[in-house]
This record gives sequence, structure tokens and C-alpha cells, in this order.
Amino acid sequence: MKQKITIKTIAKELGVSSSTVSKALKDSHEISKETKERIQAYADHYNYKPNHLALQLRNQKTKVIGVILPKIVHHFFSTVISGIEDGANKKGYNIMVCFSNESYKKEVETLKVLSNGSVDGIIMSIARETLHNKDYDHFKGIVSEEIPFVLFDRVVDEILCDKVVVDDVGAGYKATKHLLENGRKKIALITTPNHVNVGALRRQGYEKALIEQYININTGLIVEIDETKSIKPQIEKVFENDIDGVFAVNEIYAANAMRIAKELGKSVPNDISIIGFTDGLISEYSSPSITTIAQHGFTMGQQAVDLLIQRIENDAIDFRPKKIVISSDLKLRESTKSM
Amino acid sequence: MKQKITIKTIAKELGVSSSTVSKALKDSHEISKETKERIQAYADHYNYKPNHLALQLRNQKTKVIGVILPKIVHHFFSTVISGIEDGANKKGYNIMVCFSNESYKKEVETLKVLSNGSVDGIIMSIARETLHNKDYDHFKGIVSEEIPFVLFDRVVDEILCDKVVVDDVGAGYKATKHLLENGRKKIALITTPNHVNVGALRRQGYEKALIEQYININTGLIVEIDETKSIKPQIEKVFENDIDGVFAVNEIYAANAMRIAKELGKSVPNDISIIGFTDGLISEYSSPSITTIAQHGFTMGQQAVDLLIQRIENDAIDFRPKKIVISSDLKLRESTKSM
DNA sequence: TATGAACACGAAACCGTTTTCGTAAGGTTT
DNA sequence: AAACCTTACGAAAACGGTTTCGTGTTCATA
Repeated sequence: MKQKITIKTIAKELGVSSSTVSKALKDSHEISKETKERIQAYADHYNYKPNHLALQLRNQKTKVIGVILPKIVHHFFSTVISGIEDGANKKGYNIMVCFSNESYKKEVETLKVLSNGSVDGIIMSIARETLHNKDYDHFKGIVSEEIPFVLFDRVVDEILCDKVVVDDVGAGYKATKHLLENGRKKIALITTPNHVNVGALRRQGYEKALIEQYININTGLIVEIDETKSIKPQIEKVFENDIDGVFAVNEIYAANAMRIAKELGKSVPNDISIIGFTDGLISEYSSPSITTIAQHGFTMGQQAVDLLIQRIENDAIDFRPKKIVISSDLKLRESTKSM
Repeated sequence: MKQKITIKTIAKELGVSSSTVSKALKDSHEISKETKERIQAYADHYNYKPNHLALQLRNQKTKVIGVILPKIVHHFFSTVISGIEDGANKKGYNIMVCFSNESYKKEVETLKVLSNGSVDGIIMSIARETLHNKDYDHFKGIVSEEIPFVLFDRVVDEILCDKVVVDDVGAGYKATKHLLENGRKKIALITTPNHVNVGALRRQGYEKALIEQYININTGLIVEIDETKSIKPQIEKVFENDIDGVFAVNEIYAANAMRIAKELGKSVPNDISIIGFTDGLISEYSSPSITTIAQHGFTMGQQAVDLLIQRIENDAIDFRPKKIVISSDLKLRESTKSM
């Protein structure tokens, strides 16, 4: 890389002090018009750009927000990033993105790297493995050093920090209720293992909707997908019951369910209704298109970053952690057209 | 945020100089065993972490790679990011991700921000609007300042830098040839306007395959999608011709084509074969599943970042820009099952 | 003519770390 | 006893910028 021009070189070349150059470039009233013009012309000509590192060191802030995600090739998370970037940008921040790849070890490492001062604050969603281990010690340092920190979507109560979540219980309830209103009686739930808390919450909503209608919870209709194994056979199993509705907690599960239904010669939505979660492209473009719960990832990202920047910029803010709950909407499509 | 402990505070507390502390923490032989132990114990106890900004300023490197993408809620680009992050991480780098949102203006701004020294090098893919304007002046600064810079996928010859691309012509050829081998004669091409160079290249491959079979290029079968308008009607128009094959340059177009075919009562793949580009989730989960050209985005990201880090770390590297061409594969699925 | 602004600029400290170059104290050779 | 070598540490400069606090002119006012 070429040697960059600095304030010092400008000062030397023009025979003034670096303070003068600094002030001139900021158009300070302390500097005479002629000197300012000379310096600014020189800086322009040699394309002077202030060195960000020096500024960061002096100001003790980086204007960078760290983001740690379980994965990126994933519609919901990429939507959230998009929202974070949008919100950050509006306030003059950039984002540094890292991935835990759902691994506990990588999450710990990444968190350590980001908390060494390269970012002003961190937004993250917890890795699946970490949720499974229930090992949250690596967050203690973050909290005790009072690094601005916001968790979203996959959060846990044990960590005292700001949080942004969707109303998972309410969403699960809405989805299930919609199926019930469609006249469905035997509704399967395809969910994650219970340690993934969003899965557990959506399940609560599912159960609440059933109980309200005096329908017993049949655990035979509930599949907790083990992602280390092939997904499809696990879902196929629940189809052995004579189900007429499926509520899947993400769109991959929903798409798999639909495929299986078709293979079994069942018509969607005539014989069976299917509803997914996360409004991604699969749901939109499959045929029939799939009714889903729209999670508003973009909004979630924006809210998370707004919360974080408040913490960063207002030291005097209320100490108590805030929790923002984003409501989710039912997006009606073909897979649950009422008969 | 809590005040962090620095070398200076340690020095003051222990009544030694900061040079001694710095050396002691690095286990230098210059420092006596007792002093080292005292200092290290103190540092451990107060959880001392070196300030990254100070190190970056001193070393004149950030160990951060800037990435500028047109968008992120997009299967291919998110896959590439994933590859970049993976490759960067292995070499001890982090990535700072920005988006141009396909906008020329935002691209210019972002490029300016990233080239002020906050990153050691930049990887990017050009925004649609920029390609349309053909205005590449903002890259001149990057090139003349010799900032390590790699373009991928959406690249242009005018910019002298390292590049990583897929063999778009070859891929278009492969796709079209596959349709021809399936016995298709009237093959529609659904592509981007010509200024998006990858679209243009894939079209070349399409035309080459047809010409080889002595089939005239019928421009009536070629649709250049205007993304500012609704996509579906534009594709519907080409179905007015009695086509029996579709080659779409991305999976959204392919999915749209399939939906239209179904609505017209045509069976895929019996009456019409469809092939897409970018092996994303839509292709995999639609029914019938869609044959696509797999672009190997992950590999592409890795190669791009490897190239970049070579530039960053080897000043003495060959000056001439390198170009890596990644071969793409046909991923056979149901939408082109031979009859 | 003395007083005091107003103006235009420079010196120096500071952010946190590393690294080069002293140097004082003590020990070992001749 | 002179010459030299270790050992163990500190002072200072450097990275690039900002900011506070002088300070020497010049010019207007009392």
C-alpha cells in the first residue's frame, strides 16, 4: 500500500505546525483565510484523508458495532443484519459481522475478540450449542465491563442486558388458532428441541391455543427436530398419524412437511393446512405458497441497533435492561386457504 | 462503559515504568522473574486486555477486511460472505460488512469510508446502478492508493484489480446445452439487462449453445427483466411464445417461470423444462425442485479473501492483477428430468 | 502613550502501546 | 585496579490526530 499523506507531512511541506493544519482542515476561525486556503488546497490535491485509527484512539470510540450471528445463509438472520446495518448507518456507525456457526467455542472466541475494544457495542443472537449447554459464563465479562450489549431473538433471561425478541408465544398462538379456525383438529407441531428457547415459546403458544379449544395436547403430534440428523424422515413420522394441519417453527420444516404431504397424495390446503414461521423466499415461491408468521427481521435489527446506540451514547441511561417485544403477523397464503 | 485498565495504570500502581510493564507482559528476558510475576499477577487480577486501537495505530494494520455487497438478503451473497468470513478467520482477520443496496451513491460513500484506514483491504461486488451508469471513477482512488482490493462476481474490466468470477459464459452454455439435450427447441432466456455483466455473459453462453445446434437466436424469446417493475408480467409475456424450455439467470426468475407455467396448465418437466442459476433454497424446496447452476459462493468468498490477504501481506507480490475463475456445476433436479 | 482586545499561529500534552537506546549497579576478567 | 560484560530497568520517540494554552503581533481605544 502506498504511504498515505498525514497532517504532519502537510505541515512540514507548508512550513506550518500540525496544529495549524488540523485547525485549517476543520475551517477553524483561529486560522487566517489565506493559510486555510493554502492548506486545504494542498490537502485536496494530495487527497488527504484523516486516519481513522488515530481518531478512534483519541476519542476512545470506534463507531463500529459488532454483530455476532449463529449463521448468515439464513433468511431471517440476513434480514436482521440488513436492519442493523440500516439503523447503524443512519447514526454514522459501521458494522463488523462475525459468525458463531452455532458453535459454543466459536461464540466464546468471537465475543472475546470483539470485546477488546474494536467495537463500541455488540448485538448478538445465541448459538444453538450454547443454548444447549446452558453455559453463559462468557457473557459475564461483557456485562461486568459494561460493554453496551443487546441480544435478539435467541435470548436467555440469565444474561442481564437489553433484548429484542418477537412475541413467540403470541405468534405460536396465532398460527395454531388460525389452523383451528380453518377447521383443523389434528395439528402437528414441528419444532426444535426445547433448549432452543424460541422453539419452546412457540410451543407454548401452540399448546395454549389447543387448550382454549378443549383439545388435549397429544405429544405424538409434536416432533422436536434433531438437526444433526436428516430432517425429512423425522417429519415423515408424524404424518403416520392422520394429521390435518401442520405448524412448523421455520420455513424449512414447513417446506419439508409440504413435500411429504404431496408425496403421500394429500392436497394442500384441501386435505391438510400448513403454516410456517419466518417469511422467507421459500414460503413465497413454493407452490402452493405457504402461510407464515412474518417475523419482521428488518425491524428487529433496527430496534436492536437503536437500543444499542442509546446505550453507547447515553451513559446516564436507565440501568435496568430493556426488553423490546416485536409483534409478528400472520401472512396468509395458499397453504391455509379455508376450504 | 467501565474505564478499562491500561498499561499506564498498572505501571503507576506498581511503581514501575510502562515499558517495563509492556515487556513483562510479553515475558521479555529483560525483566527479572520477580517483577514479571508481580506485573502479570496484577494484570490477570484486573483482567487487563491490550487496547486494540492503540495496537492498530502503532502497527498500521487493523486485521480487518472490508466487504461491500449490493445486498445481503440474497442466498448467493450471503453464501459468499460466509466463505469470506471463514477464510478471513483462519488467517486471523475479521470482516466489516457494508451494503450498497444496489445504489451508486451509497457505494461511493461506503467505499470512501472503508478506504480511510479502517480496513486493510476490501472485497466487493458492484452495485447494479453503478454497472448501469458505467461510472467507475470512485475506484480510481482505491487503485492509485494501492489499497488491496478484490472484486468478485459483478466485476468490470475497466478496474485494474484482482478478481474472482464464475465462468458465466460456460455456465450459460452448460445450462442451455442441457436443455437442448433434453430435446427442447424453443428455449426462453430470462435475464437481466445487459449492463449487469454476469447477465450478459450468461447470455453469451446461451447463444453459443444455440448456434452450435444451428438454432437461430430468437430475440423474442429473450426477456431482460426490469427490476424496478413487477417481475411476473414481464415473464408471462415470453410464455406467449410456445416455449418448451426456460433458462433463468437466477432462482427468483426461475421460480416465477415455474409458477407461470403451472398457471398455464403446463407440466414441469413434461411440457417444459426449467433451469435456474444460484443454488438456493427456493430451487431445492420448490416442487418440482429446480435444476440449477451451482455457483459455489462459499468457495468464491474463500478464494477472494485468500487473494486479498496475499496482497495485504506480501508487498512484493506480482503487480499484475490476478483473475480467478471458479467453475460452476449443473445440479440436476426434477424440473429438467428427461422425458 | 499605555492598555487591551483581536488575530494567527505554535508548543505540548494526550489517547495506549511498542521498541530502541541508554545507563546504573553489580559481577567477572585480566 | 582497570576494563568489560550482564542484568534490570527507564526515558523517549513513534503511530496520527485534536485540543488547550500560551504568545507575539497588530490595531483600536482611553
